[in-house]
Amino acid sequence: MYSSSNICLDGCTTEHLSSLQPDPMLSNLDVSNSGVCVTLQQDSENIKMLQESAYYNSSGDAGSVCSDQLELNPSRDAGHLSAKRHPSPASSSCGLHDWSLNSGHQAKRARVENIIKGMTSSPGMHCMDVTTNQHEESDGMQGSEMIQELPSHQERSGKIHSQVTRKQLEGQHFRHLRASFNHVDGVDDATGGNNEEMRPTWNNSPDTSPRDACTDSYGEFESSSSRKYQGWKKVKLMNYFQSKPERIKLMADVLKYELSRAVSRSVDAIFKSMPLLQTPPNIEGNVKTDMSPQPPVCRDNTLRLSCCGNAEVPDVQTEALSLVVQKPQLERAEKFILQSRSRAHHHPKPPTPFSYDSSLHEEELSEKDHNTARQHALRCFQDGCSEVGQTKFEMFDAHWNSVKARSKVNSRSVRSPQSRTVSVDPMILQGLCLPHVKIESDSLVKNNLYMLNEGLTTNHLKKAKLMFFYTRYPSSLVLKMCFHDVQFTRCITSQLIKWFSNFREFYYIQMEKFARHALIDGVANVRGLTVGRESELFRALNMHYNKANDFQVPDRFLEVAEITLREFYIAISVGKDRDPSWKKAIYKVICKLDGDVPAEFKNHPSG
DNA sequence: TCAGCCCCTG
DNA sequence: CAGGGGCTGA
Repeated sequence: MYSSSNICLDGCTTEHLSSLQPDPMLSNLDVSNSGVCVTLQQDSENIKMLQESAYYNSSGDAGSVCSDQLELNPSRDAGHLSAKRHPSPASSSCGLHDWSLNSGHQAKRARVENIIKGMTSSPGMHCMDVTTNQHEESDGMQGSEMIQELPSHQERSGKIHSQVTRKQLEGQHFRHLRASFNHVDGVDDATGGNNEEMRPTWNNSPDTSPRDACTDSYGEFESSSSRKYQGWKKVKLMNYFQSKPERIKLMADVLKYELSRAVSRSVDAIFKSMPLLQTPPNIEGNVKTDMSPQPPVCRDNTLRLSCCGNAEVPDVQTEALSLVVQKPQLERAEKFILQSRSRAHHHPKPPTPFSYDSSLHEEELSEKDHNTARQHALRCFQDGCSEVGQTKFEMFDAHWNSVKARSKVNSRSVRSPQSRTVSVDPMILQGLCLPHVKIESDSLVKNNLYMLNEGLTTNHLKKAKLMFFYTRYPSSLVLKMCFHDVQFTRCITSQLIKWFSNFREFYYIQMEKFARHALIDGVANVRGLTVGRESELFRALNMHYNKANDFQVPDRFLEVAEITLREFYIAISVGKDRDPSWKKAIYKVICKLDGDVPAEFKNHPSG
């Protein structure tokens, strides 16, 4: 819900929040630098929203402001420069009405505006275009927030690094980033409150902040806070960044490298966490070590990261997420789990009849979005998202890979070994039928969830469809026999039953449709109604249940279809369809026509 | 009471 | 295809 603010305010300290306070100076901001200051023009509502979200977020852990959020959206609600702002509990705790501090913020803001502008004009800063759909109302404010947030760190880093020469700075970029990456977990751990002291530890160390790394380059310009030099500094800073695109590029390269490493580690961690790929005693240990950041951190991270990359993701994220009610938390958590399996067992798809044509496409799309989002996250980091460190990138990656997994509906052409040994992942179960169950981040739970994460896949669905050619009303026993590779729970059973219910629905709809067509077409005799393999009705059914047409539909099904069609025809022709429950009689007839499912369905796993 | 089913909706 | 509401029979 506050994912947007989780991103943009990530790391926004209470001090930064205080900068949201009424600031008459805002209206006097130098707007001569085209389009920079407009982001500061917010309506009071946006400000309020952001304050609130900042408040909620800051109570969790502090993160960094992501430049992603600094959308330079020039036209939003201009004319609200002097918008009134409502103090929030958080902001009040950090000197909300400290006007002198505000002046300082205003001055800093003005400086950073130019910095940001310089950065946006450099290649690879596309994240400046980030606009999240759900945050459009406040992203302008986020930009402002960004602008306000940066200077304080900038100031620190400037002081810290003012003695470092430029050459050293250049050389230290990589080291800084690396150190900060390695430091991030600790940062997350340490940030749980609103206090400045609880902020990421890079505040205390000049060498552990990516932001520092990003800002120390111009930290030398920050040695003086005197506003009379602001104009000069603005120009100089802009020139600095604009004349040093190679620095940006360097940072980008470094970050790319680090991101790759983070991804690799993430994969390793996932593998380690897979219960069946390791000896039992190691499971929990590995999980605790690699997979279970503190619950709140974990949740926040995923949220934040998804927000970071949210701009170009909505297509995926807004995709119909069936069975999941609490999208933000549950879905992501599920994805994270799914992703682990997805990665670990992402076998190349054999030309199995059980594969869906659309799967690859979806995967490619997701991959695209993923890459784009990752780039955004990367740039966000580059822009100073210091807290978006390794862990978060892992989560981010996990999130996105799990989006892929999700988009494939757990489809795996080849079932992984553990699929038979264990049951349904409670994550899936939660997705299936327990959407309101809160997911615990406890590693053991997670692990168990993972272990059980072998629910129904697209291959199961495919198999069920083929089974429909034999039985329209399979009993639970038959289902259990045919899906013996799934641990049956009430949810799984219900799911399978629901599938067959849906199959029947489609089946009967087709029957009714064709029966009515036959009547309209003037078919006088029910004997004239036949269902052959060339018939349109059969093609429609076959397309639905046997899309790949790689399954030899039994003749018996044709017979049943023909009987059904005739039943509908007769019922409609005699006007039984006026009775609301006229189909029930037909259902009763068809129900008795079920045949045995071939042994192959019972012997082979669904995958 | 609950599983199972149908129907409707998205 | 899923979710949910309503109905029904055990």
